[in-house]
Amino acid sequence: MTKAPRKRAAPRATPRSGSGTGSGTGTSTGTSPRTRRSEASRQAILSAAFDLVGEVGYAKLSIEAIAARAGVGKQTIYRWWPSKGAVLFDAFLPVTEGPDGPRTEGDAAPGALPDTGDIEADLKRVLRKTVDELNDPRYDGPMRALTSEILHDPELAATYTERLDRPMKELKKTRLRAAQEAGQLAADIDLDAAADLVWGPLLSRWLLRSGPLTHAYADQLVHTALNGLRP
Amino acid sequence: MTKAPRKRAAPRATPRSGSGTGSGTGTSTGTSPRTRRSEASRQAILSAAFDLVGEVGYAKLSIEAIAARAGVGKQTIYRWWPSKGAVLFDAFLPVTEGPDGPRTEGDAAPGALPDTGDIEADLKRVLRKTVDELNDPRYDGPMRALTSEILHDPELAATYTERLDRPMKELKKTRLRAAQEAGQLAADIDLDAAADLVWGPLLSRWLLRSGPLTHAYADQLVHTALNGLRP
Amino acid sequence: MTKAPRKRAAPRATPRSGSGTGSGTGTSTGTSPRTRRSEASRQAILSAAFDLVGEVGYAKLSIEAIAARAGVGKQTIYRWWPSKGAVLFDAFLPVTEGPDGPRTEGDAAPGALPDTGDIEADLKRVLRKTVDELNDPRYDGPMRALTSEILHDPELAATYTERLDRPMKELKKTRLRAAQEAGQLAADIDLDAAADLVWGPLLSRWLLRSGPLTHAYADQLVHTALNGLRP
Amino acid sequence: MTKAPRKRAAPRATPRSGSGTGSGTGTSTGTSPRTRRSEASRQAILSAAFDLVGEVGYAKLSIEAIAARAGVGKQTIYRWWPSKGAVLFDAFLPVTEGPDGPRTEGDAAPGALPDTGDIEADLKRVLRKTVDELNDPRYDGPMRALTSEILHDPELAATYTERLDRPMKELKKTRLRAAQEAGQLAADIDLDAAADLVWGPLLSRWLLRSGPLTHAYADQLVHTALNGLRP
DNA sequence: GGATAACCGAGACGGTACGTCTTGTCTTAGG
DNA sequence: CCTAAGACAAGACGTACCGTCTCGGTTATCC
Repeated sequence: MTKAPRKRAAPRATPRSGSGTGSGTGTSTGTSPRTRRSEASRQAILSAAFDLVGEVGYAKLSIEAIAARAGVGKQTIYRWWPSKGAVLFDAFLPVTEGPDGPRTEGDAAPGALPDTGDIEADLKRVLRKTVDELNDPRYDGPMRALTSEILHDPELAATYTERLDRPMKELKKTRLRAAQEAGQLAADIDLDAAADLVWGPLLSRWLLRSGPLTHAYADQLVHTALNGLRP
Repeated sequence: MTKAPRKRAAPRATPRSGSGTGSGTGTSTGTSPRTRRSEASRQAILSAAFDLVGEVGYAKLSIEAIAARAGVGKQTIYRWWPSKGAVLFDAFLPVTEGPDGPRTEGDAAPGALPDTGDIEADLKRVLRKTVDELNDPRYDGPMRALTSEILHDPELAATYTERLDRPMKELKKTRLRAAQEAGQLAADIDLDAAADLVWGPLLSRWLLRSGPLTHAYADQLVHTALNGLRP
Repeated sequence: MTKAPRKRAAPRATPRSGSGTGSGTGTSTGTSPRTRRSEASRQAILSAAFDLVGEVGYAKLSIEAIAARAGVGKQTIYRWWPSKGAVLFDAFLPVTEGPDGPRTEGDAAPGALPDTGDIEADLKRVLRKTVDELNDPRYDGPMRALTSEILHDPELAATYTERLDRPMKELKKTRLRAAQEAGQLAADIDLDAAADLVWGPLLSRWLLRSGPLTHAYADQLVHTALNGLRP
Repeated sequence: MTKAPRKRAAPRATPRSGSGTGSGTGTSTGTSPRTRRSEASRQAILSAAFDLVGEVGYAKLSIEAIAARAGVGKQTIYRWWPSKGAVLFDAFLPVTEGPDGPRTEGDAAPGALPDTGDIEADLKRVLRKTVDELNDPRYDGPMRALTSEILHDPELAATYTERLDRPMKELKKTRLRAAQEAGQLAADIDLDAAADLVWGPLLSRWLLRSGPLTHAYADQLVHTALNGLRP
């Protein structure tokens, strides 16, 4: 009868924060005691999860399969992650923000969106890139899996928003603010709404497959968003 | 031993048809008196599925539970629907287009969107209504469930697009076209992109919970979409 | 919901007894209404049942499979037979008593066991023949199937005893009686027990596979039974 | 809710061993103390199986019911036994050879058949006892169930022969040999055939219900077997 | 010769059980 | 005390059959 759910947000642990319980031994020999979590196992799990979700899809992804593929006991997964979605989420991090920074939804660097001074051109460039990524099965599968989990798990959604979506949006808003300051965008618009206006339709179309995701569509979207629907 | 997946697409009536088809929604074309499918069972299954998905969520929804709740053998479900998602889809039809026509995503009648002559006011009214619906747990739960299934099942996505999304979009485009002809919208804009521009951001925000869904947001969205981002 | 069991002994139907339900009309015109049972279906069912039990064994034999193989509706089976065992039983009759009389357990003709005047030789001959039959997969499978059913169904057991076992035993006793009258057997022995003594061990060994069924064993059995265990 | 029997029961076998082996009955070969099989579950399953087969009969006995009654997951049964018959077989062992030795088919002790010096009297006594047991519904049901399974499963039959039938037969032969040495039986008879001659007819009659199982019949059988059919 | 009634094939129905799979917890050994 | 391994209770999966219950569609007597 599946006892207590024991919810936890996507956990971190590992050396970087010393979050865990493991101070224990105390007889500090000069070397930090750190946690006893096995980084090798963690990596193996994350990588197995990421591979598997691409191979069999999210629905057929099982914790058992991840454990088996990673050569790890199931408990080692349950010990550190509260849900399949949380594992997946962590598995995606190296992909999206990886060792070399954020990488998804259309920018090339850990840093800012491109700024050539021409906001329309820049947005088109970024959206085209996003379109390409969303059309790439290598990203499409896992991303759908993550999105699916987010759909059902508000807590995970919050983490996602905080950890991935908000930083991304900040980058977008930074570029839009620059355009605004350059007089290319109206001074009174809300940048949040503006970013939504540009990326929202793309995301919807991708998720629901309500139409083809093409460069032409990206261009059209940018154009229409910039100029508005009025004459 | 659950062997091969045995995929099949299209057809109509008769057992094991494509995903969203089993119902026929009463559009009796005078067709052959085929099939002795029990309408009572069909209704019971659909209604049980709809209720349950609201109670326990999609992930915990089981065919067994639907069958039990509906007082029906499991086989009667498997006989007529290929997947949980297909059942759910049919279960939603009565809600969204029901006996008295489409009902979701912001219009009051089987018919058109409101047209007072003021496109901005009308769109705001419609989007506010949509916002209310998406905030209503009565719709939020099942809709997320369906969306989740659509996310992973391109075939179901196609059915959804065809049966629900496209008709809805036609209504939206009809209203926009009227506005266009009244000179309230630019003559050269693509109505598809226009509709996406207005509803896409709302949908994204709802799905990913990337921000609060309020009337204010609806108003802002409409305003920004109409006037564009440029000065 | 498995309603009422509605027990019936192995049915016969067809003109001879008018066993079925068909009396109905009651306006007896003097002429018997008879049944309208399809003899073709009956034969097809019996033959399908016999074939199938040999192919898949008794445990995996299903009424549905019989009906499908026979090209017959399930109801046609349920209408005329109360159980799988009953079908099987009828299916065996043509084999064992067939159009040309009883045939099992070691006699060559509808009639009597061989009588050359030498009871020991005759019994050995008959038992060797029985051994051959029991070793023949063509008989072994179906016979085990029938026996299994008899094991669990006292009513079927009674029918079996009455219809197959008793006639057979009469033949055996007839031969033994002849030997008794010829002075080859003691005058005071009970012929029933005598028949059991000879055939019982063979049957047990066959059913439980407690040892090899060979001609040598048959010979030994006859010899020991005739001479007894005492010095 | 089998809480905390954290006993360390003597280890047993490994998963999915041969049919009748799960018990091991302590014939430890010095092998590694492998497997952490739960002895409590094993006992609960065996006892539930034995009870249920007596209550509902073999045909209606289901693994699910056994699991439910035993408070055990189905997999725990499938993990350790290959078939319903194998479970039943193990369930019978405690009855027939139990903690205090073999007990079935007519002897009172783990040890030998009674030996008063009078072989006829002793055999009659033993057979009468067997008759009583076979007439006792407490044994009749389960035994028929086991026999039925043996009928169809040669492998189980082999196990049965090896584990139950052969030891029993040895006891019988031991008593017969004693009689032979005492000059009460002929020196040249085969003891195997002799044992078959005495017990075989009884077994046949019981299985096929071809006649009443009475003390008189037991006596008659012994008498006829001893003295033979000849004058 | 038309009515009528039982039989027939077909197969949907509410169910039970199957044997497999996965979940999340718990136990055992080893480092 | 973490780990790999894996047994365990629980229960859903999708399939196979059960025995019952309509459906139309033949027959095949009866009036």
